[in-house]
Amino acid sequence: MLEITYVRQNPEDVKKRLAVKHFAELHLVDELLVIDETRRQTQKVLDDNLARQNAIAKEIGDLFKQGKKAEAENKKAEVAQLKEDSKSLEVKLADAEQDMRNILVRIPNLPNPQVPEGKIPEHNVVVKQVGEIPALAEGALEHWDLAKKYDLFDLELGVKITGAGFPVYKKQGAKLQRSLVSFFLDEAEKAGYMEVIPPHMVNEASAFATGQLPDKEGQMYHITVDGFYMIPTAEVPVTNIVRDEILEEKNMPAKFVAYSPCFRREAGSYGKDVRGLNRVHQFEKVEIVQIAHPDKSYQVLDEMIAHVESLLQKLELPYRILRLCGGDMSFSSALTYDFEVYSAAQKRWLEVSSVSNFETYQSNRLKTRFRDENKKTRLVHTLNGSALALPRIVASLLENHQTANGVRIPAALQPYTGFSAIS
RNA sequence: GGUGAGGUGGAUGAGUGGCUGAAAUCAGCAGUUUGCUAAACUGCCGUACUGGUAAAACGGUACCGAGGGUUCGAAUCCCUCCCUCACCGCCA
Repeated sequence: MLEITYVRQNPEDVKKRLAVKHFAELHLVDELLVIDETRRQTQKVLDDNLARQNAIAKEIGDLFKQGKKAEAENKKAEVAQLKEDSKSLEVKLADAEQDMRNILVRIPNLPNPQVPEGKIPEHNVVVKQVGEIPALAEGALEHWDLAKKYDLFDLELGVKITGAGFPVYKKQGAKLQRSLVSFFLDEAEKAGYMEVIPPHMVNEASAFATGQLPDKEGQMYHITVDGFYMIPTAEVPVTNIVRDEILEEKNMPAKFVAYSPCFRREAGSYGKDVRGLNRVHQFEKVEIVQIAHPDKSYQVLDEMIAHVESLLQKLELPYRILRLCGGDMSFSSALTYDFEVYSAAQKRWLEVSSVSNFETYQSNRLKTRFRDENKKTRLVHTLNGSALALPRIVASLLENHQTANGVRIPAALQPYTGFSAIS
């Protein structure tokens, strides 16, 4: 959520920046300000009213103690009307607060000034491209055919057990998953991240705090009997570690890394996008999260980008980094970089990571603050990124590194797999 | 699943109707003392909204798991819900 004080003080800036995101309901900003004004006025009147009531209650107490019963009884009548007024004021205030919240959750985060203009993925800016696009030999296979050839994963089997989009990894394919997870975790640990293994289901409060609810409700698997949600990313449980906390500045940035399976309903996807491992309902991901000082969060973002880059380089995959345009970035992000690897047999770029700075948009919901040098509480900045999501890495790894005799495993990964080639 | 206990500030933990936004202790912060460390002593030490201010100071309101109720007045009494812990059963 945006901070209401900022909106109140900078309404034109807010509108200007929301326009970059192609936010269609700019009128909400003005509505918000009107409601905020009502809210504050109502609160003032109500507070005064309650203050008066408190004062009278005190007087009555004193009068009773002095044995002045009749006077005390008189005062009681005076309170009755005040209480009556308070009731309606309380309703009015609660309504205003509810309305304000309802609007705030519909307004996306403000894009950082670096966010490029644009509406569609084609308008994203390629800031960097690294690595050679491999020229594959005649007869090179796409990863789903390689999987068949080497018996690495089985989608049909997953259909029997669960349904479409739940792969069963086998043999060297299974080992590869485990190796990648370990590799990513170890690299993150070297970069100073603290590993956590979070719950794979979260309660409603957690899902709300990171913004999955209400906007992405349909994308999560919902365990209705218990009111839990299967996590769509470790970002949700991990970021909630600091929910309702006030951090010490000396403990920042807090750096977390977590491996978890991710569960996504992916309603409405189809076609070549879902072929093979391109898009599945359950997948493995290592996620990095940082809780940073507002003045340093963009430095932190750069550091996270460098970390993700180093992973892709060690896996010897050609990649490019996109700075997402206003229209393509997520609701709650202020600045997002997507990482794509080239999948040489499919001849297309696949998104494998998304690294974002949310500034205070998440922390405002999370109520995660720190104490600044003046001992005042301020909202922290939250950032997260995949480092990395496995399926498309596997797809690209298989396709790019395939040879006539098998699939070469990059040197950095071999200590984990224990084999140098899939065959 | 059964039974019992309990949810109070960063922690422990007191508090059965007004003197309690909340004792005490510990931790933390500032200072005094001190060759250093330790110890001792003094003061400070919740959050949110809101008024006020250039910013502070300062003021108001709310919050003792959540929501309702009783009362002039609720952490304290009543109701509903949620959660946690312990023991038993079952399971890994």
